[in-house]
Amino acid sequence: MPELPEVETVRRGLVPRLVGHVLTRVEQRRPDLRFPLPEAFARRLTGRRVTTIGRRAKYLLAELDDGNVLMVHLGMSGRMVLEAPRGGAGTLGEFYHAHDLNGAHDHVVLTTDDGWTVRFNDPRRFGMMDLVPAGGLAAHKLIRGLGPEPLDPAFDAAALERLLQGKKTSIKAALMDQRVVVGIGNIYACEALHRAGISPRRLAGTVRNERAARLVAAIKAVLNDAIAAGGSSLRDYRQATGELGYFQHRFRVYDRAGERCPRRGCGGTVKRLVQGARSTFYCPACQR
DNA sequence: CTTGGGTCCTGTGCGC
DNA sequence: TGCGCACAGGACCCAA
Repeated sequence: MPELPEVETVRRGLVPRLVGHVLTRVEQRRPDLRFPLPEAFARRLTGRRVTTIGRRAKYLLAELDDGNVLMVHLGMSGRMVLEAPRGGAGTLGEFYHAHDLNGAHDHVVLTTDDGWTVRFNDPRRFGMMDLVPAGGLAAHKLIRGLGPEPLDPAFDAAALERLLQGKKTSIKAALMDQRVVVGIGNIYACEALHRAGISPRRLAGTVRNERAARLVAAIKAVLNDAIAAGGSSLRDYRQATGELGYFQHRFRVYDRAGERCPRRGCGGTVKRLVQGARSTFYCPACQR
């Protein structure tokens, strides 16, 4: 799925088209995504003005003028796709083709007062949407219990060390645990660990001192680099504008099993291993 | 409490 | 070409 850099890129793409605009038409094409959509979902959204679009972890949070927040999670395959008003600018079929989309998976389609549409397309349907009062967000089942934002200055070596203290699981699994730190998924966990020179199998609780400092720096660097590149486009992911991110070309280890380790002077070979049913890519020679 | 495994769903790419 | 299987960017839920 979209990890933090992809969700943040989507957020930035949606802001100019949605913030300040009224949702004049809301089409809900199925009763549920990963979870059932809330009662009267489309009716409660229709006529509302979007005031801000924020992000917490991998959740997009669109605040509305009635005090509610539209929560969106993209799951593994979810996309938010912007489409300009049609003015003889081609057929819908051509639009789908150009965006490598299948309209069969457009589950929610929003139209704004200036004629733009945003379609939530999600073949695997691991994504979710909910509508919650702004004041109740912190207590929301899926928000409550989330760890710190990795790009927050408060997330530093001391904070990470504290979060990992006593953890018996692998550092790779801990980084992907949203209760420890949010926004990091399989790709960026692998990439951050490589940059930090830490083995994905290392016990989380043993990441301390200099290692914790290196890991925090690596996490922030890789996430910032990926955001600057518009995220990583593998199969499904695109920016809301339809553009492809290009950070996938900068992966140092992810999906590069058998290739030479890119670290200067290392000379090792990238290996794949399976942890918790997820592929991990790392260099056994320079990650300890 | 923590930890690991199964699970939801569809699409794609690979080996045969 | 076709078929079956492994695997895919997430994270909830439950058993141990």
